[in-house]
Amino acid sequence: MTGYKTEQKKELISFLRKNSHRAFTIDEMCQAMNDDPTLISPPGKSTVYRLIPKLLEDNTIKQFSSSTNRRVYQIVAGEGCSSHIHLKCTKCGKIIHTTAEVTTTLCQSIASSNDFCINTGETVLFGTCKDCL
Amino acid sequence: MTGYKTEQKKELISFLRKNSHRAFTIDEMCQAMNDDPTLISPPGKSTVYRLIPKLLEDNTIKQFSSSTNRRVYQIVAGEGCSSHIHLKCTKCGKIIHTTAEVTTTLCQSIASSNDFCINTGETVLFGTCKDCL
DNA sequence: CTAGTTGCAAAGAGTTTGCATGGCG
DNA sequence: CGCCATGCAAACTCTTTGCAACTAG
Repeated sequence: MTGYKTEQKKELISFLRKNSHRAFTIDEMCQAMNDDPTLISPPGKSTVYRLIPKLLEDNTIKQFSSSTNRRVYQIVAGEGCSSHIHLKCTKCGKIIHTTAEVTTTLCQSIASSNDFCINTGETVLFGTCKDCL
Repeated sequence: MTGYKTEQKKELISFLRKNSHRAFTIDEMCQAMNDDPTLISPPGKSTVYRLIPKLLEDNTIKQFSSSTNRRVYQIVAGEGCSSHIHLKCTKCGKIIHTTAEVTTTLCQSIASSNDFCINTGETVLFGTCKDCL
């Protein structure tokens, strides 16, 4: 249990999934995992630094800027949902996955008016969710 | 001419406006301005670091991440255009300002399907423009 | 004179990397 | 055995801050 290869990656993703409502700096992730007694071998900081780029690349997580201009990361992938736009509530941090129909409508209307092809994987819309309104 | 108060802020904005097609790191801005013989007193790095947060706050510029995960900044405001969504082409770096109608349509369709109110000022959609397609 | 801007250099954060260790196939 | 993941600590880069000089009003 004390060091299965790739165990740390699973723990990181598991941690982010459990806390999918908010975004963390890398320091915060490491501290939180260290403070969690249920984790046998929490990943070290450099491991997290090495994992983040991979998770960003395959769109498992997204990167934002905190109010103090720190880089924070939040999980956005879960199910097998491949192509959709994310809505992020700037008040509570919740991330909503748009439905396919809306995405399609949006892409079409933007595309026709601006000759622009949206990459849904990269896109996040900021705003306020219904709970915070 | 050698140090009118607030002169450096004007030069920074002027520089970004002249190069509005691409995004720069803070270092790149400083170097480029230093290398420009037409500038009498280019701003120092710490001045730029102090100006950036203000420009971000009033939505004059937007912050992105470069492919190497460096913070880069690009001007997005120009005219008196207040509320609209930006489209950023990930190939050429061009930033397109959507028309009001599209923005309205988009906000409505997202709002009705997801109970979500989009903050147009903060939002950037990533994709590919017609020239790069 | 007062309030606000600027540059420099030092301090403080955040990020990357080399090296040694250990697991898995 | 070879390859890759990992942790530690050192190296490095990026960002913020204190201070003194200076400008506009």
